[in-house]
Amino acid sequence: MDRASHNRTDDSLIALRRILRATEAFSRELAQSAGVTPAQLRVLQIVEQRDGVIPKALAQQMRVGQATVTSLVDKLVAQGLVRRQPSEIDRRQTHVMITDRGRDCLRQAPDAQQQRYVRSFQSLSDWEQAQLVSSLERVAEMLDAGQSDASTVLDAGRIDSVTRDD
Amino acid sequence: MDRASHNRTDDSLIALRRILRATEAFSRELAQSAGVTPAQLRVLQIVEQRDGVIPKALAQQMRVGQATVTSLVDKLVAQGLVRRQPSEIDRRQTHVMITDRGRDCLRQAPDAQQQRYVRSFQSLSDWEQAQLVSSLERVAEMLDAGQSDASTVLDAGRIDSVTRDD
DNA sequence: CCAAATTACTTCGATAAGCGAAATATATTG
DNA sequence: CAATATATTTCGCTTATCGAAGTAATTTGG
Repeated sequence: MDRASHNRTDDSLIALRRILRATEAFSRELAQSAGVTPAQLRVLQIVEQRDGVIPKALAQQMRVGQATVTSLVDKLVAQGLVRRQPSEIDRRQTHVMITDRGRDCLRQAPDAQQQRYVRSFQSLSDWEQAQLVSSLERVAEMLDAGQSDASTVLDAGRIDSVTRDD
Repeated sequence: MDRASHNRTDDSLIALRRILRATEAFSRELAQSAGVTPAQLRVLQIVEQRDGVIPKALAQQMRVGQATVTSLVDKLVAQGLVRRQPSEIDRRQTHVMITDRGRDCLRQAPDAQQQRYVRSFQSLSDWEQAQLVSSLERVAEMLDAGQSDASTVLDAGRIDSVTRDD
């Protein structure tokens, strides 16, 4: 009866796990090649898109505590990739701004595996790509339905700059 | 020209990130509800399937160093979820065996989000499921092609016990 | 306009995962 | 048997993350 659906559920979970593992590994490589750790890179990416973002927003978007953000930003500051600037309007707030070095760091980072993946992906036919994207989005929805809290604010944050070449 | 493929690549990466985040979150919930951390849970799952597995194999399968495995196993032992048994044949080796408590722990764990996902998945039509699985597998392949080292040995390790009910 | 409550952030102290190098014990080989 | 190789653990260190307490600034109620 649902023999088929049964196995397929497992199959999908297994594929998901493979994706997970690969992505984790990639995340590390990526970060390492950029001289920052994965978590730091995430911060850097967000800061690039939303320059001047405040720690609270970072924490919500990343779904971690503010204490965590503080320590991540500390490290990026130490490397000169971002800087803190106290807000003029509300001085409890701090804006985190990306520096030129930070931008450089991002521009050179997204290679390694991501490139490999991007190449594979782009070698697919048009309809295959469309198919894949729609499947992935579907799965993403199924997975994160029901934990729509902070993520609604911002969602996945661009990962471009990999495919930007024009 | 590749305007379309361009955006779709980004889209696929974004979806991937969503999947990642959701899975991480799920992993935590799951683990928490089981009283173990995600990494510990992974060990426990592997040990259940390959009872008596040796640390080296665990390390390869999980793609972490043996030192890491040692510390994870230490914690599981401390909670009485697995035990170590020195090998009779090669006394350099240690077999890690799951205990009854360990099994209980696993049996009660896989709920939370996974169930939510499973439900969604199973509510899809047959061809949709097939489509999804094939897409996921494709992406997984694209991602982990080129890092075929340890993973070949074992691949994703069953995640059943969620869908097993017959 | 001040005291109290709220808010934003940082500091502090913990825990967990992870690594690499050194240490230990046991095989295996020549 | 000595030398080498292997399996695991121990040790010291880094990062990520948390929660609680602390600090500074804003908002609110009187």
